[in-house]
Amino acid sequence: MTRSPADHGRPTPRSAKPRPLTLRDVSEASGVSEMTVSRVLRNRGDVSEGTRARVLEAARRLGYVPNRIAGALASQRVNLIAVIIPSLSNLVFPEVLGGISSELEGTGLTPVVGVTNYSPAREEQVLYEMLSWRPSGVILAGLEHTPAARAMLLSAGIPVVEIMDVDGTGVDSVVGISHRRAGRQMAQAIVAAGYRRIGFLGTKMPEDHRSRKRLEGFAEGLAEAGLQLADREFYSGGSALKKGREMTEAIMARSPDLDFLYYSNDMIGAGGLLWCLEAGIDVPGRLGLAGFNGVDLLEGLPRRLATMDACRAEIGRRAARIVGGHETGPKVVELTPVLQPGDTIRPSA
Amino acid sequence: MTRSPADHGRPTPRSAKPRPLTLRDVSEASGVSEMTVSRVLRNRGDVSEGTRARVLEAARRLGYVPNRIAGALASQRVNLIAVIIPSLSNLVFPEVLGGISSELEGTGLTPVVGVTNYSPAREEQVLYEMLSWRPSGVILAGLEHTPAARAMLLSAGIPVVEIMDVDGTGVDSVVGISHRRAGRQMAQAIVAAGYRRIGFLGTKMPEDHRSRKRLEGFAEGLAEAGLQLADREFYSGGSALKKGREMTEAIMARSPDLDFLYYSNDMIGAGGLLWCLEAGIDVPGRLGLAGFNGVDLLEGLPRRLATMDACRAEIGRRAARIVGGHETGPKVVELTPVLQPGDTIRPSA
DNA sequence: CTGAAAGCGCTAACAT
DNA sequence: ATGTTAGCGCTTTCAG
Repeated sequence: MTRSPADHGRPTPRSAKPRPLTLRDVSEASGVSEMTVSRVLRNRGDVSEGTRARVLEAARRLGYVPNRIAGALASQRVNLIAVIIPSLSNLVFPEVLGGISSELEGTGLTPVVGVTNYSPAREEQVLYEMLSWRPSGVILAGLEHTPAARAMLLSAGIPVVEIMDVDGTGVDSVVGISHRRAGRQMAQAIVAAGYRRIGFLGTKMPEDHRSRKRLEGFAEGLAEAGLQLADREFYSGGSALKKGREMTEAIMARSPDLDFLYYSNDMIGAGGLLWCLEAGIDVPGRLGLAGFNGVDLLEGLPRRLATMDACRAEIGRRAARIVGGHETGPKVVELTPVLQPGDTIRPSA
Repeated sequence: MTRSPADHGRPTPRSAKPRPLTLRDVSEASGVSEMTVSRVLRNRGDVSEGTRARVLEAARRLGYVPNRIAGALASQRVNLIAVIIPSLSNLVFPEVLGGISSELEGTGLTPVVGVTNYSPAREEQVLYEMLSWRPSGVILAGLEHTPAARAMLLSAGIPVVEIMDVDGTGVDSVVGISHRRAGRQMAQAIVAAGYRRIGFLGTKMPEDHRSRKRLEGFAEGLAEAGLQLADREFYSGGSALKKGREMTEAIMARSPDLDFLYYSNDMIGAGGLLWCLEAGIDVPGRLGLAGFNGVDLLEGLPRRLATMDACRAEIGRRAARIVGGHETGPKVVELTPVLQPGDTIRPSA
């Protein structure tokens, strides 16, 4: 690429942009046909040690990086798994990703991540983008999607695994937990421990269906015992730990007779716990607390917050196994979260 | 695709795998040539309103999703930016990603993320994978790479932006802060506040060069005042908050006369802070504390840990701007982290 | 404003 | 064990 006179005023070009190398270059440099070079580079078919060595040497020397775009087009095969999640700052999703990656390791499949920020429209858009690269599978969070997104998933002709949640109807395979059941189970444990005036603190995100389902299940669990939520408080945005403090202070100021607070996630629960301890509130005697997720962070708190493990890494692993084509089992895999009472629920009466 | 007799024994196929639709299908359905359909779908060139409408209608009705693999091969253009980072569970990197995404929004470029787990070999491998998709730019963390990785970056013929760290020599553009300077600055602030017996607590990760550089700068800063580190403690893996507690307890048991603890990140610093408060230690009178990063989490703690903002989102935004081809400025952009004294350094004497 | 032809860089399928 | 041929589905280029 020669520089035109117009180039004069411009800053130095980022780099001389040489035409990227092709198989042909390696072929010429090694004196082996393109086809055989291709075979060597992909470890496919029988190639004699001699030619293999010559080809690899030439490829290395030239710094050849194969063009997968061409390869994928020719072979009609793409080693990519689209993974679509609501957020990366939630800590939960990186853990799921970890599970997916570890399981995909060595299968030749590579996860590619897209983030929706809990917006269904954005999810649709991200899905469209990713499908346009013709991945060999899709893993996405939740069962709620726009009609167009569902349609795309149905007609994509590839394995689809919806994760995190089993309360609803999936497109293809589903791996997750029942958040409704988790909420109910927590309610039962709380009631069994003798708490009666119970408040809920959570996010104000209409699109966080899992949090919503937990709350619904929780309310059902209370209803079974003839109880109902005594008060509730919602937030959005900001430092979750700080919000947890503020909300806890607010709800306790408004309803001082509450004897239990159920948080929609561990982070705000941790904030609430810190506030209670500072305020000199007897936890779990005077006031019980519980969160959800079972995040690592909890281990470092002054007291262990009661929580429920969401099986994050395991969900990722199972989903990866299914999308990779192994695992011929049922279409719906329901994992069972375990209640971790910690130190913030008093022992059952 | 008809089912062969061999299909009998297999579980129901995941889905009837229809040949994905092509431009030709849309062309036939709309009675418009492939070429014009292509133009409509890409908003390129002039197309009459009538044909445009007919094409869009047909595409929508069929559920056509373009094949970017073919498109990219034909146009020699890929709208992808490779982003390579060490970890997703660090909280720091999702924030950088946020900056990158927000800046790329609307430019037609899409970030694609690869994770190295702080392994140079893995980084090389991920880079190779990503370059094989011929992205139009690369953003990657740090200045330290394997020789092969450097070579690939140099010959890729695309913009390369190395982020987070400016202490060293980059391949192309660099956006970050000087961790060495950050460490030194913190040391100076601590010394100015009158602390003299200073300990360091950090990760045991040989490949975390930024943490290492901070420590080096910190030691230099102390040396300028005729001081040196009185003790140090390292960890790896596990819940950072908990590790912070444990390490703090350990180092204070071993060196009870320490009057300041410098942590390599806020998370372990927060753990240390919680431990100190519980242990009834006067912070910052008897013992001062400081971390690094300026994470959101700190806002919810009982006391605000002293820290230094690492300019994470800004780094992401600047890097994205450069890799996108805007910003013709200098090759190295050094951002300036700001010391946030919080409540854990006593006022300077 | 619309269409026809050529080919992007690679691999499947078939020779040899 | 190695080479040849014919596309993959799209976009570029040039012609109407």
